Amino acid sequence: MKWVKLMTNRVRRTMPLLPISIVMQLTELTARQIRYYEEHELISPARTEGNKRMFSLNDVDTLLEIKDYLDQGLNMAGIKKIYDLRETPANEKAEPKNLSDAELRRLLHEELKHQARPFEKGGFRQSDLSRFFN
Amino acid sequence: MKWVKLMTNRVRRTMPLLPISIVMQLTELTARQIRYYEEHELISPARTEGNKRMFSLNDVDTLLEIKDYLDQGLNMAGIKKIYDLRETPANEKAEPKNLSDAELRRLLHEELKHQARPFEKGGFRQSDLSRFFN
DNA sequence: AATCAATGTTATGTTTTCTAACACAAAAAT
DNA sequence: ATTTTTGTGTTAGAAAACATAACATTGATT
Repeated sequence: MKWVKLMTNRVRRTMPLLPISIVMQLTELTARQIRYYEEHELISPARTEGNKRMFSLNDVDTLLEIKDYLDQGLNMAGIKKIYDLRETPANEKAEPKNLSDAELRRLLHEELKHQARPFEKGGFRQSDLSRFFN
Repeated sequence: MKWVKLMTNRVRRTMPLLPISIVMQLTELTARQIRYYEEHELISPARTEGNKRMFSLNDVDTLLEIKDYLDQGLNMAGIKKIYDLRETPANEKAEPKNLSDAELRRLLHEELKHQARPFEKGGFRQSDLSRFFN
């Protein structure tokens, strides 16, 4: 029975449970947007035998984050980079082989340009489904 | 922000999120069975605008319980009664107007007949989704 | 033997989702 | 100042998922 407790956390958040319609409601994104983000490999929802997307709670969290980053002026490339870095094991983080310095500088510059933003919309930081699911 | 914390528990378990296909996997019931149980008012899944059933985590829990009760030899009426009693506020529980004594005795008798059962199948008590979703 | 309860199966229609293409406004690059 | 690129909207056509309803089957009850 140990595996139950052990897997519980991972399972419950990675299990593909939600159809796109529900994810749309949960995130207030359009299907078009969600598919576009998948196209850019920001998420990788599972597929049914019939090829319908099925999303996990993790996917929803990620989508909320993406929304947030976009609000902050990041673009696909920037967000992707963030997730790439985040997933990179800390030990080989010192070896960014396939990204030129120029590229990196360019991305950072881009982000900074948008740093100065109007005023906060809601004052209410959205970006984690845990508001609903503990 | 208080409502967030306060509603969290109810929301996360009553929110209609899952299509029937997923519920089938989660419960190992057929669509036919699930619809049959709904027909007998053991569950009341929400509906989309287009009339598709959408289930909550609570619904899934209930279905797992139903499965368990059926295994134990109860029938629809018995299970229904159990849920009716469960939902009845304790104060008016002393007033079971619309059920005749004969009816009640009959139900209990039925349950008892099946009390002596072969041997436990899995030795692993199924009947709460919390194994997966805490 | 006849009935009933729970489930399987099949037929037919509707809703949801898919991909792909074209459109478009705003931002970025030239 | 144009031209390109980005992110998203919209539409069309096809396929998958789901709905209801009817009839079939099987094991238990009467």
